[in-house]
Amino acid sequence: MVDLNQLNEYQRNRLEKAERLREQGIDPYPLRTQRTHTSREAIQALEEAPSEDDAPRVVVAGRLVALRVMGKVTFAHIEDRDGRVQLFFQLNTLGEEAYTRAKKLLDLGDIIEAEGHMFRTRTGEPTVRVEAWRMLAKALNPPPEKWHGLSDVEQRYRYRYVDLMSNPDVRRIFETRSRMIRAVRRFMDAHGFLEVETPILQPVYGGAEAEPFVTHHNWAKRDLYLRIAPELYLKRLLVGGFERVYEIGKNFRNEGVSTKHNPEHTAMEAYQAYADYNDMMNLAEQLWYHVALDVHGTAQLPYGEQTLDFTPPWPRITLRDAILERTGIDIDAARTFDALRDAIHERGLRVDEKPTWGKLVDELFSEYVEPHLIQPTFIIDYPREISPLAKQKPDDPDTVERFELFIAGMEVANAFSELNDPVEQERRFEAQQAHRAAGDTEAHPMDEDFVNALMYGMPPAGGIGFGIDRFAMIFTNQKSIREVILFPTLRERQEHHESESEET
RNA sequence: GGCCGCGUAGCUCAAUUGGGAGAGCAGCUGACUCUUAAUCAGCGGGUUGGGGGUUCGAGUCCCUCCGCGGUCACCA
Repeated sequence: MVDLNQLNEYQRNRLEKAERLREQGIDPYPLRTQRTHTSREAIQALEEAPSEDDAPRVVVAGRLVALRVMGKVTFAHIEDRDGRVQLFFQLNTLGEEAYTRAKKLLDLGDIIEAEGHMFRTRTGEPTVRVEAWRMLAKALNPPPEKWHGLSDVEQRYRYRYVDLMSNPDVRRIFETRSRMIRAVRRFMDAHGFLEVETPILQPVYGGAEAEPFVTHHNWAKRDLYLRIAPELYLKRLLVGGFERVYEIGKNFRNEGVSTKHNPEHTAMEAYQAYADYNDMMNLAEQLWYHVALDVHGTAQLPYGEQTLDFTPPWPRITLRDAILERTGIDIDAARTFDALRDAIHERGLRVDEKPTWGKLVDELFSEYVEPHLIQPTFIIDYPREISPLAKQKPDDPDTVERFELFIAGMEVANAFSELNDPVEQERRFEAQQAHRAAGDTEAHPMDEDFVNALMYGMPPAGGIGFGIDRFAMIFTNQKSIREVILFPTLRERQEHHESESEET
């Protein structure tokens, strides 16, 4: 509800102008327009015209982004999806009424339509000589400053629509993100993968280590979880007989925010029957190599000070070797929690205390190896106890066939040879329950139905999940995940009057 | 959640050791028939994020709350 008393000077002025249009019998928000050309098409039509005398007649529409009133002639620019085109309003051409209406009632930010023949101004700029114009949507809020745009980061995220209208670079980021996702789909479709959709509302969450959001289903009178991963449903589809499936969608993890984390993030997960984690590495290399070529026309992408090279093959280093190289600690020679902790202390390394050997390995890796993994690198073979859904290596049951992909110091994919032994899977779930009982709130819950599915037989398979937002960061050279999410999670802004003395 | 920083007009930003809240853009009025960050003349516009305190006096110092950014913890 618009409270007329709360409007500021700008809003009152503009509302007043809308009312004056109505008084003249003109709807400031008409139902439709008959645009014939975008800005680029209008300019192109002029360039293709055999002579100025044959200049095309066009109807263009867009947001008024520049306005220069010079007495009996007025220049303006409108912006549409293709760019900008100049409009030329002239008293002699438009007549007193239409010209004055433009001069008095147009404001920056208004959406308008203009009709006329194209011509070139004295400076050679292709321009619409306006013979008729119409308001399509009167803007009541003024746009940001014309030269600097909107730069306050909070306002850019909170009022993304203003950010998008005033900062073309921001629009370009999201166009690139969209092209990237389309390229991913093309690649997967071309390789025989079926795109599917699985539940976001889940009675039992799983497929990752994270705390879920809880919601409530009134009809069923029960709580449901927002998924933290689609993994267990996608593997049920392998049981059902689909051999190659993938899903692109949101996961929800009840965590804090950072430059690399948003509580809802977009993932792409893919599962391939009769494949293993080596096939998934090949898939990852080919996928992103082709997406890079598709989106940017090159496999070399600038990222900060670095240039990331997506040309396959990418290095494949065992977790053990990676840690050994960076810290001098051989985790194979320190297979117990105490032995590993002692080795860490001996070398004077600083890592946070963790409850188990596996978590300690993970911590050691995150602290000393991960930040150095700039070029695309596969880290392979992880501890079984932190990988409850991956299959053991035949010669080493404490290690599983799992890899994570790192680019620019970020984890961007997680994959394994999928565990398909129902009895072993149940044991892994039970071990997770022990972790949960010991206070690990991110331990994987028991999923009896998933075990039941495996009991029908799931083909040996490779599976992989990609962090799409992080790839979007890489593809658009952004340091914060919020720059590649249209509406990142923010706190709700409180009205000051309400909660003055309630805070304690 | 911890630590550091920031919050001033619609937007972009100033304001000396604590001393009369300012500029540009935008807006309003007027001039101007080829401008393009148009130009020129004049005018208006503020809960300095909210609340409290110290002081003769607070945008500035202190406390507290809110929001945002960075960083740490966790993760794709």
